Amino acid sequence: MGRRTTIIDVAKECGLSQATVARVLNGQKDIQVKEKTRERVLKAAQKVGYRRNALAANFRRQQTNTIAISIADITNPFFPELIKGIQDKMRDCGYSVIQLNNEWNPDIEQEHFQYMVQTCVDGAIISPSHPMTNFDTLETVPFILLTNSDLFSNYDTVGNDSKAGMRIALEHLYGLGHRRIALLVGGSMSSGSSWRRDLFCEFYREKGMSLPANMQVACDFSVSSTASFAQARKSMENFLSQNPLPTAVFASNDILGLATLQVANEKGIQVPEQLSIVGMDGIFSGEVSSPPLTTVKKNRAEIGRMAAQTLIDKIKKPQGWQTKRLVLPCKLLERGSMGPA
Amino acid sequence: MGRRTTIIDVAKECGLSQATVARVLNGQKDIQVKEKTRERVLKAAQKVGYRRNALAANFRRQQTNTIAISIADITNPFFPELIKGIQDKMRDCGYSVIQLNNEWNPDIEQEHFQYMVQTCVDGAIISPSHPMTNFDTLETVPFILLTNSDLFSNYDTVGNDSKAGMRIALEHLYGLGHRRIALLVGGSMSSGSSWRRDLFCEFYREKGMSLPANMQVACDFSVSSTASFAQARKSMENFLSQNPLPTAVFASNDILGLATLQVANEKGIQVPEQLSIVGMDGIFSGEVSSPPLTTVKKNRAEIGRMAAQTLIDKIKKPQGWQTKRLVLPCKLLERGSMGPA
DNA sequence: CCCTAAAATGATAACGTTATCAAGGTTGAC
DNA sequence: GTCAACCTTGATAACGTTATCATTTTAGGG
Repeated sequence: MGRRTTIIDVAKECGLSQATVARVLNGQKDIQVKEKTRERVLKAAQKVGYRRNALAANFRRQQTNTIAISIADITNPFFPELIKGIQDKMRDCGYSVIQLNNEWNPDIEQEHFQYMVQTCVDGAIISPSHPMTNFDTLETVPFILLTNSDLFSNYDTVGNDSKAGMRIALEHLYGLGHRRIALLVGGSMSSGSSWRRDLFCEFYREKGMSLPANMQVACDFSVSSTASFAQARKSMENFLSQNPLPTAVFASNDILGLATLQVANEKGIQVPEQLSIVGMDGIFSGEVSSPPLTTVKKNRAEIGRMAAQTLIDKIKKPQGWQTKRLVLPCKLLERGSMGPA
Repeated sequence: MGRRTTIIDVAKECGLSQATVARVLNGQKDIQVKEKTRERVLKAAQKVGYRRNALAANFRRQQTNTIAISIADITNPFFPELIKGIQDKMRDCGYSVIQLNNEWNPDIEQEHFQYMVQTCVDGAIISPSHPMTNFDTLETVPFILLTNSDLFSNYDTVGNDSKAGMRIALEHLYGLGHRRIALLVGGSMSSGSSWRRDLFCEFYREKGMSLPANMQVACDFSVSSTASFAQARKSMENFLSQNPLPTAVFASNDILGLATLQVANEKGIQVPEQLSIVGMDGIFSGEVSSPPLTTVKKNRAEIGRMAAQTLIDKIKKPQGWQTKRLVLPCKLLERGSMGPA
C-alpha cells in the first residue's frame, strides 16, 4: 500500500516531465501546452488515479483559497442569510469559508484573528464584536468589516444604511399620525445603541415635539435569540404597563420588536390598532407572528455578496487599494403591525 | 522585508538545532526538552518574531485540523444551532469547521465530497441531501451522518428519535381527546416523509380508528424558509377550508406548523380552541407566534456536539472502529397551540 | 533551407515543517 | 569506574507541489 499517487507517478506513466504534468493538471488558465500532451497527461492521470494534494499546493503557494468570517453568533437569525450570501459568492470564486463565532466576546474574537493569521486564510469578513475591536492582530490578512458605523470609517466596510432605515420608519410612523413613538434598543452588545438614541432625539426635535419621558427602553441583548427575546419581554412587560402608552414602538431589531408584539398580544393591546410596532432586519420569525411584523428590511444576502466581492477585489489587488465604504439601502417592509395612530 | 522568519532563524538565534526548536514551539505534549532550553527557544522565538507556518505543518503532517459540515441550507432555521453545537465541540478539540450548503442538490453535494477529499479535511459531518446519497466519493475521509433514518443504518449516525417524537405528539393529542388528527409533511426533499405517513396510518390503526379522507397534506419544502412557508400556507389555505376540519394537526416541522397557525389565525379558526397544532424541531420562530407553537423539540446543539465528539473519536481511532448509531430523544415542548379537543 | 522568435517542455530548487534515527549526556546501580 | 538505560539534542530526509530558468521544439519569413 503505501504512497499516494503524485504528479511524478503521472509523469512516469505518460513519459512527460513533472513540470508539464503540473501545468496540465493544476495550472492556471494561461496554459501553454499542446492539446495532444494535455490528453496524454489527462489519460495517464486517470489511469494511475491521481488526486491533487491541495495541502502541498497550498503550502507551496502560501495561500489557502479560504476566507474566514467572524461574527457574534450563527444562531442569531440575522446572520445565516448574510453568511449564505458570502458563501455563495465565495464559492463562485473558488474560495471556501470558515465561520467563527465570538459570542460577543472580544477575547475570543482576538483568538480568532490570531487563528486567521496562523492558518493563512486569504482574507476575512468581520462583524466587529464591539466598537473598539483592535484589528492589528490580523497583521497582513486583508479584511472587510460588516458595519456602517462611523466608528470604523478608516476601514473597508459594507453595511446597510441603518440610520436612513430608522429615519424612514420614524417618518412613516409620523406620517401615520403617531406622536408618541417609543424607541427600543439592544444593550451594550450591539455596536451602536447611541446613534440610535441620538437620531431618535433629533427626530423629535426636528418635528418640534418634546420627547415624553419613558420613551426609550434598553434591553440586554444576549448571546442567544431566545435569551434576548426573554430579556426583551421582561422589559416590555414593564414598559407596556405605563400610562399613557405610546402609540408606536420602533424596535432596533426584530427580536425586540417581536417581544414587544407578543407582550402586547398577551396584555390585550391591539396591534396595530392601539399600538404600532416596527422592527428592523426582516428575519423570518417576523413573518410568522400575528400580525406579521412590519420591519425595516436589510437585504442580508446582498450584503454578504457585496462583502465577499469587495474582499476578493482587495485580495487580488494588494497594491494601491483605496478604502471602500459600501452602503446599501434598507427598505420598509410593511406587514401587519403598523397602522394609523 | 523578504523571507518570513522560520524555525531555522530561531535555531540560529538561540544556537540550538532546528529539531529542538520545533519540539518546543510546535511539539505535542509529550515534550522531551529541558526547561532551560525551552526558555532559550521561547525567548529567541519572541525576539525574531517567529510565527508558525500552519500551511507547512499541515502539509508535512497531511492533516488540516479542519472538518467539514455538509448540510442543505444554513438559512433553514433548523441548522444554525446544530452547527453551533458542532463548532463549539470542535473548537474545544482544536478543529476548525468549514460549512457547505448543498441546497438539497445531490450534484452539489457530490462536488462538496470531492472538495473534502481534495482539501484533506480530517473528517466530515453530513446531513444527507437525499436518501440515496452516495458516499463513495469521500474515499477515506471519516464521516458521520446526521440522521436517524433506517436507510443509513450501515453508517455512523447521530440523530433524534423522530419516530418516537412523532408518536409522543400523536399520543398526547389522542390523550387530549383528538380523534381527527391531520398530518402535514414536507415534500420530496426531507429525507423521509414516507415513514411519517406509515407511522401516522399505523397510529390510527392501533387506536382502532379509521383514517378519515384528506387527513394527509404534503407541501413542497423548498430551499428557503420563506419559500417553504409560502408553499405551506398555500396548501393549508386549501386544507383548512374543508369541512369538517380536523381538530388537530401534526406538522412534521415547525415551518409547516407555523404556516398552519398563521392561516388558521387569518381564517378566524381559534387555536387551540378549535384547532390544535403541534410542530416539530423547536425553532425560535415558534416562540414568537401567537399562540406560541407547541412542538416536539430536538436538542440541536446537543446533536451537534455528539456528532462532533463521535467524529473526533472516529478520527482518532482509525483501526477497529465499530459503527455507532446514536439516538437522542425528542421531547414535547408545550407552548400554546395545543389544547383539549 | 537557414535563422529567429515564440511556443512548448524539461530539470530542479525551493517552500517550512515534522519524523526518524543517530549521537551525545546524564543518572544510578553494581 | 563501568555499563546500561534513559533523557536530550542534532542532523537530515522527506512531504508534493509550484516557480524559475534552461533547453528543446515548432512556426514562419526570407
